[in-house]
Amino acid sequence: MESAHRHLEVAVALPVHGTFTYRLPAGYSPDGVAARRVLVPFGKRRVTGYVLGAARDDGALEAEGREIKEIADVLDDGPLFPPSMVPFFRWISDYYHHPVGEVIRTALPGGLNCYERQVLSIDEAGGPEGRRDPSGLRREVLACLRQGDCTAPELGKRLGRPVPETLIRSMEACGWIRRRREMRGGRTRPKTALFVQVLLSPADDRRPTPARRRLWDILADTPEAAVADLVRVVPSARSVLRRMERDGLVRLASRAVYRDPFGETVHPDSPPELTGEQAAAVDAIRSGLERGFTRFLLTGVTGGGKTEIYLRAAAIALERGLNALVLVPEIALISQTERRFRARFGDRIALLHSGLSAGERLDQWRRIRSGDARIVVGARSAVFAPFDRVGLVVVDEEHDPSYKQDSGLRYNGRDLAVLRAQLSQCPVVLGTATPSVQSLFQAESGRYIRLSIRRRIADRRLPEIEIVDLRETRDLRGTAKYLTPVLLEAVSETLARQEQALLFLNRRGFASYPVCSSCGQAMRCRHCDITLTLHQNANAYRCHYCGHTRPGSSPCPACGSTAIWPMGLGTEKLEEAMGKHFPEARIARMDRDTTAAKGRLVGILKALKRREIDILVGTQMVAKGHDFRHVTLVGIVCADLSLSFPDFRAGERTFQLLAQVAGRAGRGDRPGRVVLQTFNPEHFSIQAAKAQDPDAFYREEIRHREALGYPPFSRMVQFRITAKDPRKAAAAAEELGERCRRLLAGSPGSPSAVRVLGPLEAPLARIAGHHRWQLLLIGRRPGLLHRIVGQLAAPHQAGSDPRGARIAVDVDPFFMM
DNA sequence: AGCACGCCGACT
DNA sequence: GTCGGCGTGCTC
Repeated sequence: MESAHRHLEVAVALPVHGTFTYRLPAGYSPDGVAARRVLVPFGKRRVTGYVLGAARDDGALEAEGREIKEIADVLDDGPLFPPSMVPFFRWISDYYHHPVGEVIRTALPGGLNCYERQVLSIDEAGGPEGRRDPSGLRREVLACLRQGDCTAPELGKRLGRPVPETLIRSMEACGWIRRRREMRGGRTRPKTALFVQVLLSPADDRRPTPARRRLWDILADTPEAAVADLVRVVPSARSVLRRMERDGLVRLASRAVYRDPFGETVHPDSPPELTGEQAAAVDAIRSGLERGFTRFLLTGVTGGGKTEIYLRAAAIALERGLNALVLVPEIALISQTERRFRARFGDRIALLHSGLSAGERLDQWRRIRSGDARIVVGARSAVFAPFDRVGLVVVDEEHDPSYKQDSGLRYNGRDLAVLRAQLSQCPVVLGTATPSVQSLFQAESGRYIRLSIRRRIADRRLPEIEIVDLRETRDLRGTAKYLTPVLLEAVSETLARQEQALLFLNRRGFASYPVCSSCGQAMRCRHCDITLTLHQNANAYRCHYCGHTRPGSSPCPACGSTAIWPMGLGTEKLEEAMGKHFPEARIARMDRDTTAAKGRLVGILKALKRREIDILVGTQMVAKGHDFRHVTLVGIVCADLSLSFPDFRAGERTFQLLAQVAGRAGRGDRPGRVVLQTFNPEHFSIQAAKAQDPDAFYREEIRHREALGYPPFSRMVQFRITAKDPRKAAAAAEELGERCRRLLAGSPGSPSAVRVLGPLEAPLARIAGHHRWQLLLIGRRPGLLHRIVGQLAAPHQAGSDPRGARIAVDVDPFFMM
């Protein structure tokens, strides 16, 4: 029985379902290796694995007569995450039908994974290169290897065609080439810096040169300093200090330091007095902290002071010796929330988001792991922060679609945040001005406690929203369709008052629908089923899905004419048109094109704050959380763009986007005005946005959802089938659909409980040369739905055949296109 | 993911 | 007849 304790459950970092049992080598204690990476023999090679804990099926494998292999190496000195997170990872793996090793790999900071690769080289001992002259491909392989060792795939790339494994093996057998295994990766290391430690005093210095004197001055009040900092004052510090070390005056030592992801410093703030509503919300969360797992939906008008509530709640959790997890949408990080938390909590904050380099990310991870950081502020992946004792989870802007990851492990950060709170038995606060239908439904049914903020700070009034019916100008030509008299008048009044205007248009580029003037064909992407967008600044047509680019001077592919009409309005054209109407105004644009370079987004926001911009034109980027004090006019140029999406959440997303954009107006002490232009003035999403009333939107929307059996009255799972060959995609989709229907027919009770839609060609039938099909499963009982999905997905988990079709599972899908 | 095994067409 | 292509299945 003694050996059974030394059997460990290991998840390998490969797309393989299930976990494996390995034996711990002598010299390690089973408890000591939990949550560390190990190198394990797996099939013919060795791979990275994660130790989940003691093996659960003790003895069963041996009873089967299976060999249990020994762990080859333990790769970490300490745990990468608290072992208490293992159930969290397992749950995610089950729910999203994703291998647990891949789940952990997704959770960990990148750059930690090792893998083994096989390097080929010429076998020098193999004698003369064949009595029979090597022919064809063999000769090419030898010539290539003579230039340097490489792996088989690299060899194929260099020769322009794949080199078959069998050929390599036969050449190996002939003694021409040799194969060796090499470990690669896992190279992101903690950063170290040189520190100087004062041992003696200036009086002991026998050679007080000028440089030394200055160093002594600096070191007078710090017993220890970073050499890099000293070099900035005394350029020769490095060599001078070395000599001082030889004289026994100081000691130089290398120490681990953290790379600093915080751009500028933030000055500490002091907590403001809470309004009555804020205090009530904080009290409710405090009592939640005593009760354990409690879910709060904090809804409140923009400018109502939700962030202050998060700050107070986090402070309470910290006082109790617990940690806090704060999730924010990706874009908001560079703005309010992160700065506010840093101002209040200083270096007890760690930051996790996509803007960090691999090294910075690893350092933040280590700070969380070590307990240096007690609060994590970050985007969706921060839900995996390696905290042991989570006392509070916050999801700001919980409705934001960026919480859903749409590749690899397709998880929803908001949902996992709630799960993490449940597993940690702590409160979770979902905050937003425009709650998701799902969260309001949970609040209605009593699972979430609703906390409402109805009044803005200092009783600032909500902006007035005026609807402009675009049908009245639809027959006008060009931009006149959208630059209505009401909008232009409003902008001109705003400029006259020296205030700022924000124009929102959810489409970037110059012309989104370039049409040939002689044959009437639209310019389409060669690889996708959508029209190209003309980007005038870049003088190029671009595909917004695959990135394909054509010169702006390209002729019509159908008839060769060079006269292309730039139809369709994008932010670039809007910016230009506004420039013509208001030649004196300073106009800027904020979209993915103008903010691609690092720092540009912050630059635009700062310019706006300093009032160096009069009119800002932008996409939904402008909707998110920024506080523009002098913006008193928001123009929503065309509210309908997101309404026509083939997605049951189109209405919800439209309402949220419009209400969020509208909330940008009048955040200072002047009242705001919003001009909302639409072709569907009567639509309830538009009407609810005008009224700034999420509950009114909800009441209408929930009726539709119930009638159609859509979430939250059911759960959805989408299978996405893609292949380069359109027939393969179709065939794989049909086959999957068949299997699905057979499975349902064969399991009692399920045919009626699970609806199958499709397989159908996706609304975007082709992206980047891949043909796309989808199969949608809708079930009222999550358990049953997931059992079916599990059976359906299992054979496809190990698989992306580049020639065949690929099947991806998306649980609770967000993007239905 | 890789690497084995196993089954069908074009060559020494 | 074998060499060499790629579909299926397994890895403690």
